[in-house]
Amino acid sequence: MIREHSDIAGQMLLFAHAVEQGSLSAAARDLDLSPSAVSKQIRRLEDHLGVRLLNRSTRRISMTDEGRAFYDRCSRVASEVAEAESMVSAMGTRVQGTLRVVATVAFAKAQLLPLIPEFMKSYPDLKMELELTDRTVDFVEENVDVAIRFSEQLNDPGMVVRSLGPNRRVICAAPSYLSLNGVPSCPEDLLAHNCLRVSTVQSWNDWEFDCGDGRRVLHVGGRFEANSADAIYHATLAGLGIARLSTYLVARDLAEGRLVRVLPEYTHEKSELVAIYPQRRNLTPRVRVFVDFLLAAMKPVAPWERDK
Amino acid sequence: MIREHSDIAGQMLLFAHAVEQGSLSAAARDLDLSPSAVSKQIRRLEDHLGVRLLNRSTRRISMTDEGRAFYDRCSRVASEVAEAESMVSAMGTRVQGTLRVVATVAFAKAQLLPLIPEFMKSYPDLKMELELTDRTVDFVEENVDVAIRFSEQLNDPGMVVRSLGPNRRVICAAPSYLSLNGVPSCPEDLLAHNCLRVSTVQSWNDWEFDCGDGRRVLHVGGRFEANSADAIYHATLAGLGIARLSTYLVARDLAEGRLVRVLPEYTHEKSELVAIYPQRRNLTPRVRVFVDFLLAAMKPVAPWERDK
DNA sequence: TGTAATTACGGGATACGTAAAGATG
DNA sequence: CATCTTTACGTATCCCGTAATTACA
Repeated sequence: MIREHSDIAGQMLLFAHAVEQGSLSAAARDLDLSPSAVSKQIRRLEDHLGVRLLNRSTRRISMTDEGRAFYDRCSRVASEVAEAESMVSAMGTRVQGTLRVVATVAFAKAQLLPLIPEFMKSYPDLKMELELTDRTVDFVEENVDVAIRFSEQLNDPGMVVRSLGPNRRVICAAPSYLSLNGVPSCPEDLLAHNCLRVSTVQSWNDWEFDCGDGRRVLHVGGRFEANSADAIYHATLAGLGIARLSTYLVARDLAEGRLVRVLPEYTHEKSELVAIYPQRRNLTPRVRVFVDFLLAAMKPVAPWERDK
Repeated sequence: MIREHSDIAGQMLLFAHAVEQGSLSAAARDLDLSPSAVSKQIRRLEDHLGVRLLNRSTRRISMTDEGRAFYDRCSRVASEVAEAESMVSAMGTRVQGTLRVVATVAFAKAQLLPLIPEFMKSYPDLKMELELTDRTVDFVEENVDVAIRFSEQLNDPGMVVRSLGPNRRVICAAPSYLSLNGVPSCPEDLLAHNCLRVSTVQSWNDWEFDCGDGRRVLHVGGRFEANSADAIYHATLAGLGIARLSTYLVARDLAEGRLVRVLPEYTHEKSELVAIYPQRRNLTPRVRVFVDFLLAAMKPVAPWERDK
């Protein structure tokens, strides 16, 4: 394949530069090129246009009429190029634009949203779009900057994963439910109960138990299903059934008796809350500062893990 | 010397193209490049700016916020580049702009000016600046397109020389002058006469004679000098002295007795009237059409050589 | 399965620099 | 004489294309 990339734009900038310097040699010095290179580029430009742009003597150059008209355009283009460059470069260093965050509903309501006002106050030029959903999202499709997920949801390579803290899951129910339906005494008892299911992440319905003789996985089910852990949480509070919920959600409810742990002798599962964002060479500052802010808020100990 | 010509302008155009095509591959096809080349160019651009412009999946691309802002500028630049290109290209094919012509005063008045109206009518978009002077001019210094000179004034290489016709020079004076001062009968007699000198071209004051025994050059002088042959012509008509003048100027005056030839038996000198213009790779159409017009008006026989 | 983006790799054309010539103030 | 533009020439550079990989629809 023959290369003949006219490169007209670059030549226009070079031409403008030469005109402004008033000399090909001066332009060459200014641009770290040889005079010969500048001369040839401008010649190529002239040949491409079929128009002579400069009158040369061996001592000076002067523009032809066409050169003058062309120079006006070139100088406009040059300044617009420079402007575009500096504007975008600035965007790459300043915290501005729109930060798109996806978080699980329950986590956002319980932990994230209370932090947002302070964050927003720190970056007055930043806008934020928060999408609350428990399903997995496509970063490029939805142009997402950061997602807050559970570690077990991770499958995508090329992502940076930062831990926000451990997430323990406990099985619990409202006292009202338990008094009506009885208290399970072993994992298998759960099969006879109304276990509340999350529809968005199927693996969340596989409850794992550490029995003395090994690990047991129970695929639970029942007569109620919702598309967010948050909905399940509220359903549980309402006495609808037994659910496996994260401690960051239910710690206080357990402490204050609104919920009761079920099968506490079986070690609860652990996962991790993480912020994930694409591994890319040019990370926007807004992502960086947001993640930094999140980490600072969660470290050294996540809020729901404190005061134990 | 290290090359690192950022070539940002070209990359901006490429980026805009890719965005408009909605795909790097499509842009590559459109521009006769490989997808890999496009991918790499845009990557270089991003690295240079320190900003990610496109989110890529393997199937599609979408702009980041920064990309969108940058694209707006890029597309503006792209259209301005294209506009500048087509504008100047058009200038290079259409007859327009300003044609700068230098001619000798006498020739312009006697031969050139009568032709100009017709020429100007043929090219309504053309402007013309005519400078009348007998001195030699610097083409680049004064941005001259075409000069009309005598062949003996030529010294510059890199010029195209087109003959407009022969120029015979004859020595003549007004009858009034001759009756007062006598008629020279041999070249040396001129030394005692008031020979009118042109100050602009010194060689014009070297009058040459073909005597039977060879060529004789006479450096004439007198008490009057002017900076154009035209002024000398009018001085001669007024009976001020003896001058060497071109036939295109004096043919009618000789025929009608207002002037009389002096020393007619000595062969007059011949030179040539020529149009000269710079030899350059991209000649403007206005120069081409003007010279063509001149040649057509002078050929096959110059007006002052007709009807003999 | 077909297409899109990316990467590695190797080669070749391009566009540079060097050097010399011609020119000008 | 210093400096400017241009040309010729050789070459290193850079950039492209090919091909393979991964990913997505």
